Amino acid sequence: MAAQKSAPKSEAPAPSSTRRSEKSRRAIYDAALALVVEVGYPRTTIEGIAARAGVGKQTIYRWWSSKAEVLMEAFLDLGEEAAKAAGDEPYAIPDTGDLAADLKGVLRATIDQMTDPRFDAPARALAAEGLVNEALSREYVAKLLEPSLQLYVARLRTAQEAGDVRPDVDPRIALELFVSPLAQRWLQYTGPISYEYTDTLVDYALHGLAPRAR
Amino acid sequence: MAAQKSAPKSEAPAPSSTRRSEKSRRAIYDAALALVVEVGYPRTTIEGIAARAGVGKQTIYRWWSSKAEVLMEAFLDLGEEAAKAAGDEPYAIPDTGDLAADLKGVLRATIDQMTDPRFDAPARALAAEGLVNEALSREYVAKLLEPSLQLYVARLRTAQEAGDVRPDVDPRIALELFVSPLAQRWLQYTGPISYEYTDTLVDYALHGLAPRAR
Amino acid sequence: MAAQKSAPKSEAPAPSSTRRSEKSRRAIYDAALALVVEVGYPRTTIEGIAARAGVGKQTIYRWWSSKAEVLMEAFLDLGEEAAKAAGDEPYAIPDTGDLAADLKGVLRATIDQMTDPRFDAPARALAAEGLVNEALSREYVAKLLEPSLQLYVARLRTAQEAGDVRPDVDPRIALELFVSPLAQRWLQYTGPISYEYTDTLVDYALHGLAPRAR
Amino acid sequence: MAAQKSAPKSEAPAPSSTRRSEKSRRAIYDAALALVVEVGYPRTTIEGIAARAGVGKQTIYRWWSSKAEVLMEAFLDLGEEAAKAAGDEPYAIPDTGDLAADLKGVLRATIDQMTDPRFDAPARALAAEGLVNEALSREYVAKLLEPSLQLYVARLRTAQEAGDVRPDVDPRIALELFVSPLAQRWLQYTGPISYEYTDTLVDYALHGLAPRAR
DNA sequence: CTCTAACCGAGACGGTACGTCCTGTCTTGTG
DNA sequence: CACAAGACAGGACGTACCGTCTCGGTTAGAG
Repeated sequence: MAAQKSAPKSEAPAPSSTRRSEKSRRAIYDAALALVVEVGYPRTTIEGIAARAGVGKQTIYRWWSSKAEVLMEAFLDLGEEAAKAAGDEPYAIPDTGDLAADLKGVLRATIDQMTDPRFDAPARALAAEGLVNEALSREYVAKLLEPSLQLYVARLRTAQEAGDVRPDVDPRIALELFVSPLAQRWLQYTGPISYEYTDTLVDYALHGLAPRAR
Repeated sequence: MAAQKSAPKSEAPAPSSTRRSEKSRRAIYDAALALVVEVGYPRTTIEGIAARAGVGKQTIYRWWSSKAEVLMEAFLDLGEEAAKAAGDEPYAIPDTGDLAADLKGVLRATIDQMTDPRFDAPARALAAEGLVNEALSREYVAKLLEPSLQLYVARLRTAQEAGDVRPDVDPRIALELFVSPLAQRWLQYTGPISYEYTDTLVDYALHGLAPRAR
Repeated sequence: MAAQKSAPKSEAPAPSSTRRSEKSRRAIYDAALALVVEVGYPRTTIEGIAARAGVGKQTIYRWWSSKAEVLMEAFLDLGEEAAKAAGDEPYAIPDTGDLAADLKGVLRATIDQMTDPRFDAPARALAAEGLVNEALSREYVAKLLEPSLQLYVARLRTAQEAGDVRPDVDPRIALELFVSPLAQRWLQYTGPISYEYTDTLVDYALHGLAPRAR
Repeated sequence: MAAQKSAPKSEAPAPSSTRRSEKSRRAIYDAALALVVEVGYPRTTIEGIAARAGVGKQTIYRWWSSKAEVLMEAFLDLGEEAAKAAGDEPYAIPDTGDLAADLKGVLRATIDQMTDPRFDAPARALAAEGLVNEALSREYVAKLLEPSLQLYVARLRTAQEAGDVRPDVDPRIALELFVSPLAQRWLQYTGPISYEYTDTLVDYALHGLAPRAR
């Protein structure tokens, strides 16, 4: 027999197939998200997901390598579904010409999202797993976090062109001044979260802590 | 209203005793910290800690309620020991009169600490557990994080008195402008960490993103 | 009252399955019997059986509810295997026409068996457990003891037909006159066991303690 | 090195002392007996006895080597107390001249005793432990069983003198013909126990199974 | 329009760790 | 110095999941 049968083979998770059951995939996503919300991430088990989804354990292990992977895909899928439902539009930060107001508005919307357990529970779970699993974290950042942050980058660049932000400022760093504090308060319970708080962050970030020169 | 005498205190872990074995406690701390560094938090088990410490499992369960609690106390103790060894002094941020330089210095030292696996591994583990366990997180924040942050508060207040920070700025929020971004990059691998990066954070925070008025 | 169709049967052990591993079952039997012989019943643990059999603990708990149950089935199986090997025949007490001789012969063989640790150890263990666990004891009696005793019943009935035993005697009680004393000496160490002793029992039982009328 | 300090020393259980607390000893007996009746022998633990007796565990370990030893002494003590209360008399089998009647009466009384859980539970427990622990069993037999059996020996000897039992019969063996069957039915649940049953045993034993010669 | 390989639900399997219970030893303070 | 109290190292308990492995039964898509 000549050359080896099939070339690519890739040791990646998927045995690749068109015969994959769409119904099972959806049931697994739903079960995983529901369990994380209902019983919490540590008590969410692969066996539990399989049972709730009415699926064999092997069907999970065939397509994913860990419960974190399952949850990640389920959460990504959730986001896509939500975007599809919302009509796809708000894939950008509004630009009314008033940078401060635009940023405050987006941050307020972010707070609202953090309050919804359907978002909060899986997002925290993935973040928690990521703290201790760098590979997963990088996937999380690349697929979920960074795309959102790039919206801020875009808006800040526009602001630079408009002269509202100093041209020497690196937007990718700049956005962290107001995004990271909110993220930390949210994830680590380091302080209360409110519209007033995020408004203040934007003001401090834009105008600085030091007094303006006379 | 008269002052209440003494709070009933925590109901939980300690059966209270002077007969507690100091030797075992230390062995447990050492084992827990070593295991987290060597095999990672998820593979650190109570059974493993007990075995490594040469201790019965019950001795752990008698005094703590979870591996996270053990690690928390071990990590706190580690900090105290380190402080004791260091001679207790550097419990404040230096004040050379140059606020920017002082902050940059402390942040650089923080980066160095984040690089040390003996600090990084348990700190991440506790943060990860906290993401998903609010009570633990609040303890973590109260005992470990907030005290450190208060050092920044103190330094910023001094700066306000010196006229280097606007008087209407809330220092507790202000410090987040440069501390939270670093924390997020560290914990979530959202970007590279370097002295240059933290220096930039301080500059942006102090002077703001917006151009200075003429 | 009409006859009920079929009893609901035992509710307990088996999740019922054809997928059960025959290899594991045998390994568990072997391990249980070996451990009881080697280290004694109280020091035989389910954990030990599992380890020795190269089996997960759950595989034992899935099919049995206690180490006594395991040992019971292992011991029953041992008997069946032995019977299979022996060619099935000696499922009856010999009938040479001489009742006394036949009984003495069987009792001597019983003594030999009691001397073999492979029989003695598990049999004692089951008896001991049964003393304190009526349900188990009844199972032990029904499956192991009573079938053996019925062989005596059969032989005594034949003897009654031959006129060697009074017709008004209840064979089920009669057999106890010589079987129970041996059992008690064996199990409780209440006296020495010898061929002479069992011969004497048979003689006393057949002819009585009282002097024969002239 | 001079001569060893104290001579006798005996590795036996008791450190020997007059300072021993009588109150504790009684409380331990009471607790042990009560627990065996209430929760059964296997669930009776030394810790449980100590707690119920209001006694430190060490006080038990100081004077006994196992829960079986404790129970043995407690049970012996129970017998002595009962005898003391009953006025000490019935330390012999009655002799009315009618051997059969006397034996039947004693066996009926024995049945009554076996029915009382305060006797049944500890007696079974000790028997069970003895099956698997020869040393304990020998102690049990020597201190509890054999003394009772010797009463039968005495009565049978009297009967031999009176011509009611053949002179060549060994009374120690003879008594087993009716005592052991009852014991086995009691301990192993091999059959129902009734006055009629024991009466039958006595008749069979005295007159034999074989037909009387013509 | 079969045939057959992959996926599917189900769940037994060898394992690991859990958190609890008890053992027998030890230590601490009281009477 | 016996005692109550109870911490300690150790080890078994019975349970819950892990990730792997059959076992039929569907269910395509290649022949």
